Amino acid sequence: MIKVRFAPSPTGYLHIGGARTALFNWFYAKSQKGKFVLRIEDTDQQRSKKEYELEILDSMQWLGLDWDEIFYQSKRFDLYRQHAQALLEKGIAYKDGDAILFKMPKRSIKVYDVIRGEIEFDTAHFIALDEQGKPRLGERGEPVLKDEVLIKADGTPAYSFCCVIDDALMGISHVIRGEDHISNTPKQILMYEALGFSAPKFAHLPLIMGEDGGRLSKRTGAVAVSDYRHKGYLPEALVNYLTLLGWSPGNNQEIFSVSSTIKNFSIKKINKAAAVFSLDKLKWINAEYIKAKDVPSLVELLIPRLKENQNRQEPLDKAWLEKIVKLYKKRFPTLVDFLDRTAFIFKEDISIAPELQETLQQSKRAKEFEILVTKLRGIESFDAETIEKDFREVVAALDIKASDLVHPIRIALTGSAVGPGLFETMEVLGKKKTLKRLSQAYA
RNA sequence: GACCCCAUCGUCUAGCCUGGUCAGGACACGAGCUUUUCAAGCUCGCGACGCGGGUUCAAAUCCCGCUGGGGUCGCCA
Repeated sequence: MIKVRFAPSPTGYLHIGGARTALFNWFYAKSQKGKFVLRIEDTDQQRSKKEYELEILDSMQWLGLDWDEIFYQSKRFDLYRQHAQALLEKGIAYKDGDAILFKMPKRSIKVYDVIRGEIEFDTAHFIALDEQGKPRLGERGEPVLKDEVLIKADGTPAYSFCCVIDDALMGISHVIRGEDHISNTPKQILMYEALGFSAPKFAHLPLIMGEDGGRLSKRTGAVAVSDYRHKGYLPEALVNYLTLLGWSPGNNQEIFSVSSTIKNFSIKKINKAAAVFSLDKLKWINAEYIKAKDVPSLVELLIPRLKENQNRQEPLDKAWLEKIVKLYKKRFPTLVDFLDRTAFIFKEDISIAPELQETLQQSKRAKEFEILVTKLRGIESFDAETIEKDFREVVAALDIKASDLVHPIRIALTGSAVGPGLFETMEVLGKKKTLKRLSQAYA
């Protein structure tokens, strides 16, 4: 049976790169009807934090990545020590103070990588360095091979060793991980052999890079999955984008569901080259998902954010919110953008940027605004249709173009020169705020 | 520096395995249409096989070299 694992270390938040590794493992498990194991690599007791672990689990759940089993390496220390002891007894490992080291044999190792094919290493290049970074020479003047730490001097097991034992004992069939682990692979294969385990298949994923071409980092933008969550990206959009970064269904399709990816997924189709993370494309995909989502669901997604933003506890009128969302649906790439663009509706008073204020004042429509206010005040049912009818009447009576009034009004009402249709905007803004802002425009 | 990986539009990619389609799509960008503005939508445009050698009737595709980029060289994971 196919069994894969994602093995994050709880020393930081779930990273975009880690999320994609998890995602590809998960897709492979699902596509092969196999199992997906989550293994928390918390052997470093100093750096591992419970809050990070919870955040990682939370982000995985948010992305929809469910696991069949979960393990904690911190609970398996005895197991690692037993195996180290066995290696000691077999003479393959040796003690160095309180630490146990694996004696590195001098030989070549072939790694078959499912994505890259055969990779050959020679441990003759795994040379120990001295404090100055120079090769350490043995008695006969030749470089000393670097032995691998199994158990550290403080008694805790080292990463490579735990990883090998766990993958073997948990029955992991495929190790799918980042390309940064390629050079760990030969050492681990040596350990599988020493322990008498058969090695799993390996697949090394290309790395994700920042827009500057370097490693994805905070400098280039948000790196934590939770950052994207807070910024109002939808999990399905992030999953879609991350999948597209290094994998493609091959039919020119860019927007695809999780279920179709599961159906078409294949490790062999994963790209070899590193990919640059593009926020523009993520935004576009997110906008596509928002446009495809039904209005009531979007409202449900938006309500907690609106409450938090407005600091209000009373229930919001859903029918009203649906009208607003409908109006803005094609105009907000993220949920936060929605909040920004519609803030003028929820706020009691708005501030107008100096340059727009100037535009407004220069249009000199005080008299027309007053006439319109009088006209609109008489409307009983303040809906777009009625507003437009009355507005057209006023414009006709004044013998001016509709646009002469539309533009200054939009600025006065919304604080912005751009936005959806004016009459719909007035309807969702409501009669009270509309009349108030129109009256105060030239005050 | 040593070892390893990689290389198609600015970016993500299809095509490469099994040589022969004007090298296809998407984001971004530019132009137009539509429109009270913006967005959305539609149409059009810009734009790539890193370089050099082979192999072949024919190379993005196979081979070699170079260059460039990335990764690893922790008692971190």
